[in-house]
Amino acid sequence: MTKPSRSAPRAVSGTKPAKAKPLALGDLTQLLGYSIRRAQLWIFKEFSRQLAAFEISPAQFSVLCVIDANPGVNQLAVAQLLSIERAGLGRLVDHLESRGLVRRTASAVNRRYYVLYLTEAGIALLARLRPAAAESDKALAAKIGPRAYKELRQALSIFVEDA
Amino acid sequence: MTKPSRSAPRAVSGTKPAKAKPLALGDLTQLLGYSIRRAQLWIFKEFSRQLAAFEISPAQFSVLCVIDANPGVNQLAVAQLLSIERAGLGRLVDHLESRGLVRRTASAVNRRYYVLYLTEAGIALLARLRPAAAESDKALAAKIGPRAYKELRQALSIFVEDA
DNA sequence: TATTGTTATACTCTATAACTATA
DNA sequence: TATAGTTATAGAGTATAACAATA
Repeated sequence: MTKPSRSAPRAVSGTKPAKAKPLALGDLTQLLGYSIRRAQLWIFKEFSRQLAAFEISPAQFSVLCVIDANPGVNQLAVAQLLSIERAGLGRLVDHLESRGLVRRTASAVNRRYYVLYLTEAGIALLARLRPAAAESDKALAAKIGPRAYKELRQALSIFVEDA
Repeated sequence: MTKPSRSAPRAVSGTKPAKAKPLALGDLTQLLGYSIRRAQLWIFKEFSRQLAAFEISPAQFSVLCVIDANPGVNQLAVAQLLSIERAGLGRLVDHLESRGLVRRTASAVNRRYYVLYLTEAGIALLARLRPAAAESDKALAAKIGPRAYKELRQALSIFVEDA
């Protein structure tokens, strides 16, 4: 596809966007799924802004949290808990290990297992990430209002509990 | 990184996952942002399941909806309305055009503009997509309950209105 | 000089299958 | 035979910059 050609036929619209022609989202406004999608994009942007200095993605943060809450957990369990493919999680842990945040140890009991711990550096970093993550969630609460925040927390908890 | 080696030192855990050691998400359960992320993943999966027969992604569906609601809209306006990069939207429209769902016409007024319309096939397909999309949103309503559904619709509408 | 759209590139995610080593 | 982890691969989405055509 190249640029619009001179042989343009009977097209009428596309004139001045400055005019009073507000665009409509159509059926999308009726779908909660679309609102949640847009909310999620906003949240990731806000999260990344808050944690930009640490170079930690939302997914990396979630893995650090789970290892912190379950010292000695194995990779597959983390992947299932977070609904991440185990192959993808392996690479994610690779990266965290190369940054010295996570320690991978072979299980003494079952040698198919890796056993994951946070390093001292990982624990220290997570201590700094936590308030930043809480800040980004506060920004979300400010955006939607405290009552809606509480309602949503309760309504959407089922998506993380049946993991 | 290879497999755990024989020289595994003093690792203790990672034994029998069948035992009663429920994994914890840690701080993640406190973050609404994480719940919304998980909810959004669930929704995309459900949407893809409902619309599998049509081979239409959520993003493609959203573009069809916007063109339908705004015949003669130009690409940049669609991109801004949906918060998609214009380069990415160009490829997306390429695909819809190659499937005969969207017609690209050069604007007679401003030749920098493309002017987008649904073709007859596009209109016909969208008529079949709409109930399927509504179905997937109903599945979401069933999952979280009708009251929460209404509350969320209102609380999250701000993310689509200030587009 | 600014704007619409395209192209190219790169990077991240995701999904899948095949492979190993262990059980 | 099944499981934990890795590797390789391909596809989608995203972000960026550079470019042509037009205003």
